[in-house]
This record gives sequence, structure tokens and C-alpha cells, in this order.
Amino acid sequence: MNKRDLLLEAATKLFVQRGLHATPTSAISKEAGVSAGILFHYFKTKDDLIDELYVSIKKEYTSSILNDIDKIRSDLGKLRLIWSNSWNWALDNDLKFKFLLQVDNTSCSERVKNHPEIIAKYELFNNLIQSYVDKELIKNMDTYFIMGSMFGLITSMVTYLTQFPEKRTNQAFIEQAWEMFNNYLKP
Amino acid sequence: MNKRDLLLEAATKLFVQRGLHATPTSAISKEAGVSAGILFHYFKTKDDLIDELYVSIKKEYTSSILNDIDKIRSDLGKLRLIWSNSWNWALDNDLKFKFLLQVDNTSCSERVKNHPEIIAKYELFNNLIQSYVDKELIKNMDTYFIMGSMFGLITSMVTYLTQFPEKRTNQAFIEQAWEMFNNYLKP
DNA sequence: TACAATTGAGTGTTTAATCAATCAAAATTT
DNA sequence: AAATTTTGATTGATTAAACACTCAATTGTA
Repeated sequence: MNKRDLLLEAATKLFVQRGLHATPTSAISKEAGVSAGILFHYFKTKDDLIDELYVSIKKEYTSSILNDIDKIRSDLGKLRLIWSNSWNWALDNDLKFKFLLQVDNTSCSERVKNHPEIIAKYELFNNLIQSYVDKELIKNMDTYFIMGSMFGLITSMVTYLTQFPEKRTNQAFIEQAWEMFNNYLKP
Repeated sequence: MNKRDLLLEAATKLFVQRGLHATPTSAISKEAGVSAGILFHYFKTKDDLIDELYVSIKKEYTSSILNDIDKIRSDLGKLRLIWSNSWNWALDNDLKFKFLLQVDNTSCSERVKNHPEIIAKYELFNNLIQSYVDKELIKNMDTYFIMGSMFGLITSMVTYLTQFPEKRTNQAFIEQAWEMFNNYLKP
């Protein structure tokens, strides 16, 4: 792996373990196994590194949500795939997901939230949800409210499955969780 | 107000605005209008201040959730009051709530999460939810899953109402949000 | 030879925490 | 009731360590 990616990977790990500002750049370069100076060759400042890391992970997450969506025909099936894609990615990439959570509740997310590529992804989801509202597949509520609720439920699902990993393969549990999620949304 | 409380108040504001580790103790004492030294008279270390602040706010929040619960007779009414108490407190104390969110996703919450008073509060809620499960008022799922979902939905409700404050007094919106919350939980 | 990648010691600044020194008020003694 | 002692709150200059970031020198590579 190139040193830039090594740095991003090391940063993700340390930021989650120790917090953004409690992680010195020297610790990141050490963890990545590279020199201290090279970090500032690839990233102008520490904040730049944080911002670039956030945007790249957010893009990876939002892209994964629509994986294989074309392989499903029914709208309800697509909704369920979006739901399971979301928590599956988060569980398979738990450090990255925790990093997103950490930054989302911080002031430095302001710097980064309005990144054009991220806004574009949100609009995509917004339109998708609106189309489901129009088809009366989900309740007629403000799409931002719907989107926020979905993310809240998915986050709590991830937190729970992180604590009780054996439930992830418990089909009865997954079915019931989906039923609840669906009951929440349906008109 | 005494200087200890002034320090806690200033810390809450700055931690939310700038992040935990991006806020020097000097900034906190300056914002509080007290000397730099007095902070370490009341709090052994900066981490101690963070921990004490977290525990005191968490206690305030969890206590507010059960406000006036005895004035309601029906179980469903109580559940609704718990729901509205939660987001009302969060909206009325937005800095404190944001601080809780910020710390909850950070490694330093590990230090503090196992505080006996907080564990006691969680067990209280756990028992309450279990009693609702037993009465078949809410779905028969692991109470930790239920509790986490409720918190996830309330957090997203708070985030939404912070962005669109006018909805808070929109009775139709509140009714529909409650209906969705209730649909999520009911068997 | 040229050019980019990489190093790590070095720089100036900022940080958490300390500490000797003040002061007002409470407690104790006369 | 006056005089004395003790206490704890408060200050801000100080300190030693840690920090983000730089840069001259070195290495690799085309």
C-alpha cells in the first residue's frame, strides 16, 4: 500500500481509539510506519487530513448503501436491501463507521459536511425516499425526517450488533428488526 | 453562580463549539471569567473535568425523562411522555445534549460509561421497558435493542427539530412522529 | 543527471499542570 | 468582644512536555 493510504488507515484507527485532537500527527506517522515529515507532504495540515479522511469514508459508506440494488425488483425489497447494506457495511468497517459517528457530532464536521460530492449523495437518497413516499410505500413525512430516522435506527442497530455479534446471524432477530423498521416507515 | 459551575458551563459551551481536545483549559477559565489556576483547584485534571461534566449532564438528562410520569395513568400515555420528555429536554438543553452525543462516540466515554449512578439509571429504564414487553405494549425484543432504538429515534428527532424549529409546535407533525415511534415499538 | 519521494532532527508555539503568594472569612482563644 | 489562628478560595507567572509543522539532506527512480 502507498504511504498516503497507510497514513489514512493509521489515522482512522488512532482517531477512533484516542480521539481526533488527542492523536498527534507523530503517532499517526509512527503507526503507519513512515516518517513524520511525509504526512505533511501528502496533507497540507492535520485538519486537511481529517477532512479528506472524512469525505473518502463517507463516500465509501454512501456508495455501499446502493450495492446490488438493481438485482432486486420490488420496491420493498430494495428498501430492505438499503437497510441491510447500511448496517452490514458499518459492521464490516467498524473503525470507519465509528470515525464517521465521531466526526458527525463534532464542530469540525461543519467544515466538511457541505462537500459537493456528499451533498449530491444526500440528494440522491432524498429523491429515492420521495419516490417511495409518492408510491405510498412509506409514510408521507418530510424526507429529511425520514432519512434522519433511518440513519438513527441503523446506527442503533450497528451499536447493538457490535455488542452482541452473535445476533448478526440470528435470522429470527434480523427478521424482527426489519419488521420494526418497516412498521416505522409504512403509511 | 459559583466558579465551579461557571467553569462547567463554559466548558460545555466550548467543548461543543471546538471539540474536547481542541479546547485548552486556559480557554475554559477565560470564558468562565476566572483564573487559570482555579480550574485545577476544583478538578484534579482536565479529564476529571470532562468526566464530572459528562456524569452530571447524563444524570440531569436521564432524570428529566421520567418527569411527571406519575401524573399519567395509562401505560401508553407514560410511554408517550417518556418520548416527549426526552426530546423536549434535549431541545431545551441543546448544548448539553450535543456534549453527550460528542462524548458518547468518543473513546473517553469508556472511562465514564460505567459510573454506578449511570448504570443504575439504565437498569431502571431496562426494567421499565421489560414491564412494557410483559404487558405486550411493545414488541418482544431484547430490551437493550429496544432502548438503543428509542434513543436513536429520539436523537434523530432532536437533530431534525434543531434544524426545523418551527415544527416543534406543529401539532400534526408531532402526532405523526409519535405514531411512527409507536408503530415501531408495538407488537 | 534530474526529479520526486522520503527522512528525522529542529523550531517556535501552545499546552496541562504547578506553586508561592494573597486574601476574606470562619473558627478558636484570650 | 477583641485578638489570633486556621482554612480554603483565588490568582497569574512559571515550567516542562508535547505539539504541528518545516526544511536541509538523503534516497530512490526514470
